[in-house]
Amino acid sequence: MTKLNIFWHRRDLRIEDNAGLYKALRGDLPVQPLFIFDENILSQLEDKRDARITFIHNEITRLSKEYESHGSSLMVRYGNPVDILKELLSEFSIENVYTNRDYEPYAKERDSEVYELLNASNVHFIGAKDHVIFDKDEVVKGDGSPYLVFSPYASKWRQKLNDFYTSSYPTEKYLGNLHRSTPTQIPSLSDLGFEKSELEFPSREFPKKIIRTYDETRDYPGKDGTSRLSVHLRFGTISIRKLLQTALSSNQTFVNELIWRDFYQMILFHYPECPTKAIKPQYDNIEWESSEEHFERWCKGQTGYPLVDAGMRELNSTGYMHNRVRMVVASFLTKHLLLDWRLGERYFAEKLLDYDLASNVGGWQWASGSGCDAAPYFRIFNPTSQLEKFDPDLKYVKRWVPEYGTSSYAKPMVDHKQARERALERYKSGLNN
DNA sequence: TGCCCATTATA
DNA sequence: ATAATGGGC
Repeated sequence: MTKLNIFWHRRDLRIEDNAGLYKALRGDLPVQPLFIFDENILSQLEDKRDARITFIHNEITRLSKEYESHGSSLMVRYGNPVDILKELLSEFSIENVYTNRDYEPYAKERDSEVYELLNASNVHFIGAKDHVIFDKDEVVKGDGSPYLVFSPYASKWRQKLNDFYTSSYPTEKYLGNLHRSTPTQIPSLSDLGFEKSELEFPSREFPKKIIRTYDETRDYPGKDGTSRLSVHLRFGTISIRKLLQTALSSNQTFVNELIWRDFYQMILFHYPECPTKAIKPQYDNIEWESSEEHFERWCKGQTGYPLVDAGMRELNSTGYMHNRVRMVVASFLTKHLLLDWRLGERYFAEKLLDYDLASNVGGWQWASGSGCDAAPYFRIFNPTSQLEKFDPDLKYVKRWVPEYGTSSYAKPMVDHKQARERALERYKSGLNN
């Protein structure tokens, strides 16, 4: 049997500038690429038209063709990764399995089981950093503990950055080391138990003009002022290093957003409990409301606050929401409605195409006040003045809430002033316990 | 990437 | 009358 190394793609669905793939290709055995549709993840998804599965399926099909054009093939399986790897160990003579690290709690758990399995067969399991610029303990305080405040983290991050960290891995030079294998079958969407989604996916091309003026346009949801690359960062269909190269030479505010992304990945790595527990523990003493009706009105975009409703409707119909509006709807849920941030986090998890556990939990804990470098509890967005500031010509609102301004538009479900006072009071008493 | 409101300045 | 400022939440 031919000896092989495996490269296992997970959230890095590209060949170009792929750190782990590069490492594998520099080894001394032919590299067989692998992707596994993870049954443990897929079985948790309720919507059979989940657009993310269509997205991944499209990208796997593209990636597979790309490997074929280099005389190799992408092996695609469906099941529990540990079981699949067990099967592969008996089918092939595998020396090493390479992959890119994933910092989510489920992924860490899965990978430690995989490690045990491979180790028992004397197969090395070799991880690489690909998803972020700095991971784990690369950017920490002087005493080795993780930063909890963004701005000192960001300044350390910038200090540490050099050409090495922004350089691309030239995988294209080593594609001759791919295993010469024949094309294999890709499971269809229906094999996976899903249907095709008709949602549109943003382009993976860097919108250079938008990135150049990002600091001026990013806050206006009515403008085409953000890169729309988040889904590609989530699934690794673009390289963070290439994007950072572009950002560094064109817009520092955009660079900052990439640092926020590293920051939240780092926080999730060090605080794996943060998806369900407040990072500032006293915030878990706040007594949340429990109105299902209120939650449902928020979900559907029927709160009677046009900017909130526009955001939720954009989310529901496109799988995307402008980030300024994410902050506004999150503030509204946690402050005006006093509903637990975890409800909002879970709803975003269902709906967002670019859903990423680390950034989403980070953002929700920030909005609720419980997180790192968070908005203090008394920072309560006024949804009306946010509208006046950031969508003054109502371009965004008119697009998503066409009935705004007519008698058929919902009356505000809560009074801003009263809701604000109630939130201040409730937060204060929770935090003093 | 906060809002509100009282106070003060300016006219 | 209205804008600027600053402290408190």
